[in-house]
Amino acid sequence: MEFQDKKAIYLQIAALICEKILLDEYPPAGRLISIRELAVEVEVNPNTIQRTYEYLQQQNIIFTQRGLGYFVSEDAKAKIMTLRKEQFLTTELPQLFKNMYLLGITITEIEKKYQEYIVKL
Amino acid sequence: MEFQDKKAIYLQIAALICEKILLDEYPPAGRLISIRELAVEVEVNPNTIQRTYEYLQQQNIIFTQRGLGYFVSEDAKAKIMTLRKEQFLTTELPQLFKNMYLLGITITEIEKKYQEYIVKL
Amino acid sequence: MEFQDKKAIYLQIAALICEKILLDEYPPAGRLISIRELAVEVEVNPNTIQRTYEYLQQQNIIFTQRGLGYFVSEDAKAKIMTLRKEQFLTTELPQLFKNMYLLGITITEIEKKYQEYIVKL
Amino acid sequence: MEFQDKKAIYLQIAALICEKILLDEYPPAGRLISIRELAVEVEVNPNTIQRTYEYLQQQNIIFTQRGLGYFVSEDAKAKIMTLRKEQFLTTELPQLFKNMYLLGITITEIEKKYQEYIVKL
DNA sequence: GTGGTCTAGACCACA
DNA sequence: GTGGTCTAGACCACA
Repeated sequence: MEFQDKKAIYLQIAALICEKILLDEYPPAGRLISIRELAVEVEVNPNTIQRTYEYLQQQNIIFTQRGLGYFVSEDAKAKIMTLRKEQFLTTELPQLFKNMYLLGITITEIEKKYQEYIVKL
Repeated sequence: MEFQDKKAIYLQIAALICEKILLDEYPPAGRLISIRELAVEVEVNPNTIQRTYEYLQQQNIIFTQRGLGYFVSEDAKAKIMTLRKEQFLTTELPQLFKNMYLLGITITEIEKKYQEYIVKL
Repeated sequence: MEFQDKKAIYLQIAALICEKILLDEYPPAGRLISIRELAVEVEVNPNTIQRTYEYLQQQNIIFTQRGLGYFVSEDAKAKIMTLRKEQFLTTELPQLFKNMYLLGITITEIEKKYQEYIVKL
Repeated sequence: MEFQDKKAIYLQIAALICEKILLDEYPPAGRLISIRELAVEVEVNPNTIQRTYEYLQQQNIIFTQRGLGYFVSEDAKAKIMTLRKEQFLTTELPQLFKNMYLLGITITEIEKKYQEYIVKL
């Protein structure tokens, strides 16, 4: 798998997992693929996956069971949405507005592009 | 001056300068404050400012004249807007749409917040 | 290692690396020796090597992979040759011709010397 | 007047003067335009011209007469040609050959371009 | 281990 | 005065 250069790989992988949880691909209480398997799959050092799982666990999005592996928390979706919404409101939105203002982009243009985006899904 | 922890200081300073250029506070062909002076002003090491200026020069936003200092390029605003627009279209907008979709935020809500944002300016 | 005084050391090292790439000593996708190791080898400060690598990366001749090191780009040779050719045509050749004219040197003399140069390789 | 960024301005001006001497525009024993006048003409700080004249004087290409100004030496042309030839043979030519070799440029191509160059003069 | 950033301080050429 | 380069050394995130 290809990763961006600018963001830490372990965080990029964490984001991918969160997205799958939000899209119900990983159901609550479901078991996550093992660190080694995932490491092979995305072609990354197992240490990096270890770090991803640790990071998600720290946020109570996933949890460990000794000898069994990592599992999705019951309230994982809620947790992720809360975190994302906060991130969205405090940093992304202000940044968006500043750029719209400076670059002279109207809300109508954004809406149009959004319709196109929705259709493609 | 206080800086965020996540982004390199030299890049944060570069962003500040770009914003001032966009807002016409630094006119084309205008001389930038010297490396040493700016270093004192924002309380960082001169090397850090040096790096900021080098970075902006590399993007043809500013240029140097031997022994005289750094100056704003004639087409600095255009350069910055082009770079920003590209960044906006390729990374911010897709990210925005993904979040709107996953978090269930409507364009109407965005618009409302934008009106509030505009009023405050 | 000994360096000339007139050109910045970090640029001299960059030129050396480019030459090795052109001569296939550093194959595409090959890993470059680490900053610290090269610093020891050529007896300069690691910061200077850092600068060399940054400079080459900025020209897309090499690229970085987090935590792993620097690698030669796939099209590194093409990139270097393009840059050199441009430099050659716009500055070296006119300079050569001006000198031939002013110093009264003929193309035949140049050719003779070139033959000698080729033989020595 | 416009100057390149990479080479010191005082040296660029020195080169221009040498060229004029070689082309007999400044005859031996002829008086050079005064520092202040030349400074105005090429839009440069008088200190810079001062440095140019000092540099040329140091190489016995020009000389001063108190209260009268700077004058072209009798053997200025010979001096310049000797210096240039040395520079040409020791640094330019090897550089040229290296580039011809690495970029795959033949002596025939050089010759062709030289004919074009000569015609334009 | 790897690179990235920053400070502190020095010396230089140049205008 | 101006910027450009370099050393020395530190701390950090990351794989």
